[in-house]
Amino acid sequence: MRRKLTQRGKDRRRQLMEHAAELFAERGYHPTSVSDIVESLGVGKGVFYWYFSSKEELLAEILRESHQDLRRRQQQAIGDEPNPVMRIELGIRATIEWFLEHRKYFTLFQFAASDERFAPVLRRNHDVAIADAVRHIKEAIVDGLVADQNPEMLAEAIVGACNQLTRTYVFDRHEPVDRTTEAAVSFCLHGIVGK
Amino acid sequence: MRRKLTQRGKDRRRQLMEHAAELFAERGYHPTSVSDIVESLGVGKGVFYWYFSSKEELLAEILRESHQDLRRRQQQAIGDEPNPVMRIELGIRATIEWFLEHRKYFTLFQFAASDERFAPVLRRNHDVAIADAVRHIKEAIVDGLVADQNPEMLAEAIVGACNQLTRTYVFDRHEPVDRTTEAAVSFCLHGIVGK
DNA sequence: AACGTTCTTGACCGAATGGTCAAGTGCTCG
DNA sequence: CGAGCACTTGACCATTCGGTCAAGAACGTT
Repeated sequence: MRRKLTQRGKDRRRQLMEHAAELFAERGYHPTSVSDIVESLGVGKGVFYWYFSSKEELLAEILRESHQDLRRRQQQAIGDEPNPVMRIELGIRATIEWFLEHRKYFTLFQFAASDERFAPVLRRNHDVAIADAVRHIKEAIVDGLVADQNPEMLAEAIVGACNQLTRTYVFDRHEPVDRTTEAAVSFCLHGIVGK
Repeated sequence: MRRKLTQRGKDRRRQLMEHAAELFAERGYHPTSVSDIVESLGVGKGVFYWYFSSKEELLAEILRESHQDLRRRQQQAIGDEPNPVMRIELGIRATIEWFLEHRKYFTLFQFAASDERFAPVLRRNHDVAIADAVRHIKEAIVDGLVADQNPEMLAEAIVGACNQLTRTYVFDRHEPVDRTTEAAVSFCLHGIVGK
């Protein structure tokens, strides 16, 4: 990898990342070789090692950038909504929608979570996501909208429930996203509000 | 792999599976070679291929058998409890406890979910688990204990929330399991009951 | 003790794989 | 035009991997 990238270089980099992400998601990280990536793109192997110092670094980079993108989407969806519970709902909806449009990253996050080498990156992403949710939950507790429980645990539970519903209905069974989203929102809001 | 196994053979087979599961969980499936497995056990490579026809078959077998074990534990914990909501709670508690005692399988399930080759086995395991939970949820709905929503979706949400809480607090942060379990139970029961 | 079966050995194989590099191409700007 | 940097090529390399197999050890049965 070199420092100075022209526009052409930046485009190639993006192209490599997007394409690699698709292959990784389809066949898995380890079974997808660097040769697979460059060959299906019709370029030489040297191109890969011009932009990335290793296959490992490539995936780490993909994980970082895609999570940034998801977060941007969440913040955009939340806007300046004043009600913290509503902000959580909007966040949930935005997340499910984003994964629907970027299916490949779902599998990727999942694989990375099972590999020690990517744990640091993934953990950082996860911490950021939880911290975001915790901020809203704390505010909701202060406002008396949500049961006074450990906000971090509530945040983790929300993330877990949404991910599972998304995986099963949106990816495995290809059912319409609407009902899944409604179920996720309903379950999570009742779960945090606590009768 | 051959058919007739003596007691000695069965023991070897178990030993291989347990040991491989540990290595897979520690270093990952692909980075752990068949040579790694047999060498750290002090046996020749032929031993492995006497009991398993391939590395892939080994992991599939591990996934199947460990899930059976988890299920046995759940059923044992539930016993003949008459209240369906209570059965769900007991199931949640048993699951978290089981994963605490069998940490290695948590990572393994996660990896397998990201690899197409193991999708069939994992999907089957998952379907069984959801069907189990759905039975209790349906009964709870009939009894008027739980909101009349899609029982499968509620089951998925429960599984997701529990897995996430278990992963974060029990595995990543090594916090005491009690508070995590209580949070999971509370969140899930409120989530399904629906205010 | 002898015989068939179960189990074990470890050298060996072909087929990748991640990564390197000397050589060359094409773009940009003075 | 030509110098210099950004980019590309693809043969090559050391290594490792999953899997085979002929040979033999250990066991159980009679």
